[in-house]
Amino acid sequence: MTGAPEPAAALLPTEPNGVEMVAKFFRALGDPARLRLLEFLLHDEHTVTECVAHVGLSQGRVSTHLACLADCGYVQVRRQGRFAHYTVTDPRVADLVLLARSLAADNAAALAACMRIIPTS
Amino acid sequence: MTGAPEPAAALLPTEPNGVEMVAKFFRALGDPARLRLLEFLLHDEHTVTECVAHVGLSQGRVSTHLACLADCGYVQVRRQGRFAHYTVTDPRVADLVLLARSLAADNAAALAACMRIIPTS
DNA sequence: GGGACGTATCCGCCCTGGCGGATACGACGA
DNA sequence: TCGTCGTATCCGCCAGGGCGGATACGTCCC
Repeated sequence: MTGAPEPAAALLPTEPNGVEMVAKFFRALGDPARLRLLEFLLHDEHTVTECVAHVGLSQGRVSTHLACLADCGYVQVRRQGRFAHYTVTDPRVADLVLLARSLAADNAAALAACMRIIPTS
Repeated sequence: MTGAPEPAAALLPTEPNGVEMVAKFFRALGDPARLRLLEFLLHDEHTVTECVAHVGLSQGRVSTHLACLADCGYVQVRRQGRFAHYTVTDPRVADLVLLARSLAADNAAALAACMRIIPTS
């Protein structure tokens, strides 16, 4: 497959390599906890502790989830003293979620019946 | 579904329950193989065998992935004799992928560095 | 009718990654 | 300066789920 000297590509997400990056990107939203957090931050800015209260997970877990969302570019952090405020700033994130909701809603039945990807909890 | 009154709610993915459904929906695209298949079918209609040739996986695996994508409403099947032709018909699917690519591209560096979700091998 | 072909499903194997609890690290307030 | 609070990271534990290979099922050609 790699017979060529590999020019300067491998950066464009359209590239074969990009597929794996985009998949990783989607996977970040493939977890109920992270998605719940993202939607929570979609409305307002919140600290880690507030997020812990919102979803019912351990502080450590929530912190990791938030860091993950930040790494993927879904949310931004604003450090203030010993607090960390997370928010969604890119409007495209909301678009993505809305579009997904729209599609998911139209296939709710089949989606719920799909056993090939874990029976929703 | 259950014959109950079922007002008008329970359909909106905004509901707490909806979150898990949407997460499941996203998770379907969180696998490189499935995402590659989806993008392949985004352009044209293809049979399972053609898909097997495109991604390098076993026939059984590809068949399962396609069934999964179909269950989630991303692709449709057209049975013709002993062949199964898969395609993407809903234009929103392309929108979703493009939007994700756009966001992923803008965070390529951070995304690639994110170790909290598997280093895309 | 029999064999070849195209799909779908099943079955272990094994690694990804989510979870809680413990712990480390700063930043405040007394 | 010390104790407390808010975050981040580390560590086993365990189940979700992707993989290939075998196998079952249905269709088409000879």
